Amino acid sequence: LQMTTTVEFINKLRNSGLRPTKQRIKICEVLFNKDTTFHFTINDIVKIIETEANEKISLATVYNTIHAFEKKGYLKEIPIDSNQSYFDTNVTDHHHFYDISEKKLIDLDEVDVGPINIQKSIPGKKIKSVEVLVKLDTDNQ
Amino acid sequence: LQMTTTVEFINKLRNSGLRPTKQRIKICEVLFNKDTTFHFTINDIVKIIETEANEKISLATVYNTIHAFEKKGYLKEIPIDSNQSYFDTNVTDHHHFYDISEKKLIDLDEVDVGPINIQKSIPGKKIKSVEVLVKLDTDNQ
DNA sequence: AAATTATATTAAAACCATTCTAAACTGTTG
DNA sequence: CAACAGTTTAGAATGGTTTTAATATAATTT
Repeated sequence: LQMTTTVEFINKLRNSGLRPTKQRIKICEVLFNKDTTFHFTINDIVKIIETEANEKISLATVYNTIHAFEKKGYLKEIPIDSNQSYFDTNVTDHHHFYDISEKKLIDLDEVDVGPINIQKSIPGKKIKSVEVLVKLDTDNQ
Repeated sequence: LQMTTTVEFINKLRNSGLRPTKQRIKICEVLFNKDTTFHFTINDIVKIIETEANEKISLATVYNTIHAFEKKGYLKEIPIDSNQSYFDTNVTDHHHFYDISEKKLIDLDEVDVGPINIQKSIPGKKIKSVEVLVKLDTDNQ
């Protein structure tokens, strides 16, 4: 069970050039005080803070903070063609299932996909990431 | 130079259970009367019709038609984390490079990626699509 | 510790892609 | 041609995201 103290979050924020405000520390606790990584939307975070912690937080603050964390590399946005943005606390290279009907993301280990070797290259460009999105549909058979 | 006559579009539409209206034929001409496939947004199509053809078309009609074509398998939506939907007239199984700095999509043949076998399955769900997104960065070496 | 400055939070408004609505219109069929 | 079902349309509604500008808070200076 990974436990990070408030002091550690404060230091990490400060070292990243982000002022350790009450709201940012709260978001850190929601995002990083877990032993598993997970996927979320902005609204998920607002709900968790307002219901579980019973605290009020502005939607704009959550947007600002999540984007700041993404910029610093503490979060990743997951590309799905959906009307809302999905984020992942797992910032390592990995893949995803996307359940279309339930609108839910499921992690897909690199082992379950196998190695992918891109045989084409673009001059002057280097590969930054290779991500597989497997879309799932209800099996009506 | 691939040329498809209006009559052929009318037949294709009718065979797909879509009435060949003036608007749908126009959209067909914009999308499929080319010898190369391409990527586009809804707004791109509206602009092409209104500027190049100098005709008026309702935004809702373009949405309806593009979605109808997608449902019939004549178009594909491309998953990128963006605030708007990107579509592709290349409906064969293929993948994409995404040039981060230039915000541009480049086709990637299935041959250049190789076969991908997903070793994991979710009960009651079937795989609808497997898409690879390769993000490119400027090579500063 | 107070004053000052820079940065962050907030509610509300604005924004913008997309979807919905309901009335007018058009293609199809008998 | 009449009747029907499907389509287009402008404008309104929706919903996620961003902006605004006033207030609040953290950091820095005195």
